[in-house]
Amino acid sequence: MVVMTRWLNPDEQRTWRAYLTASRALMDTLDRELQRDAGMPHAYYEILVRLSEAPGRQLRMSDLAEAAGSSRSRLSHAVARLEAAGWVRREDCPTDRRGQVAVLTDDGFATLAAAAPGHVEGVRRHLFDALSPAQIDQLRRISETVAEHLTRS
Amino acid sequence: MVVMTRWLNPDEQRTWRAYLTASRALMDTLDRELQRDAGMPHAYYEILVRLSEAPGRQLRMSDLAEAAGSSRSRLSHAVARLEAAGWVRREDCPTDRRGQVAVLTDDGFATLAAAAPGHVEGVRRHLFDALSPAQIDQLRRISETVAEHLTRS
DNA sequence: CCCCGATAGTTGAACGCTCAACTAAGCGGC
DNA sequence: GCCGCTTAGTTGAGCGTTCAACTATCGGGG
Repeated sequence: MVVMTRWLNPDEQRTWRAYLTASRALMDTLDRELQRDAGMPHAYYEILVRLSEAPGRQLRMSDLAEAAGSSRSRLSHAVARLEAAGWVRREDCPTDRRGQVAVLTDDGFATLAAAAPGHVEGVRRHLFDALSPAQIDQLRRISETVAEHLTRS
Repeated sequence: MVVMTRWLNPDEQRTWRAYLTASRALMDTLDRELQRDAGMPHAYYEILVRLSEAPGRQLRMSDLAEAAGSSRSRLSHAVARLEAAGWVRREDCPTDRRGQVAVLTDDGFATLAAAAPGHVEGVRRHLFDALSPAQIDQLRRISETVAEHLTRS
């Protein structure tokens, strides 16, 4: 039997297009600012943030990948770059000989601390300054719902 | 004078993280599905969609870049690929000798028509099925506001 | 104790995007 | 009619991501 496509109705269509436009423009802008001001793409910034928040400023590669919403491969390449920049150091995991631990260096922490104010300001200016408190709450609920939904399917 | 960073409050922090997680996971998923089922990334799909909706299924490169939310350079590279795949054809613009017109080929249209149902189904399953009608409306307003805000700054 | 499937992580190639530099052509003022 | 600024579009290098293939280790069942 032929399953009919459940096409988007006009409301959904408009929402989807607006979402695509906005999220692409937002991330492009933030990425460009971060690249210009801190010399790193947003994905790398996020890796440094997650490491900085972890106990001992270190995480197993897999946990870091999970935290940063990254594939293992992507993280592996990224950490290689961050290591070359002197911002991250790799160590053998003491409890699992397969494992590697990524450690944020002092240099990495300092770089992150220097980049953070500008980036946060960008997030505020480009996103939160445009939204009412109610909309911020709506966006949080929507995002949490979608994220939850995606991991379940 | 030192300008104090306007850090994110806990609500904003949570919203921002949820948004990052959800939008990354959503786009990654749709991109992977489209690559698997139609052999093209989402950015290329969108270019074909815009062309298919234009009168004569053709657009000036600049207009296409604008419509697809792409830089000129990105579009130039993308159209080169789409042309190699036989989905798009370049023609000289009759009214501006600097100009190029991207034309969707019949092959491109057929490919798009074959890819669309699966992709729309994905958008519905991964996004709209998780949201209430009210949330869809909220997401539209938020997205339109942010997009508007970004183009003004 | 030894398989064997699962898990941890890396690697290289192919591909897409960004950035800056470039060519070519339009256009306004003198 | 020509100069200079702007606009249209392309190009190549460098970087980040993806995908599949690979090595190494873990850990449970026989």
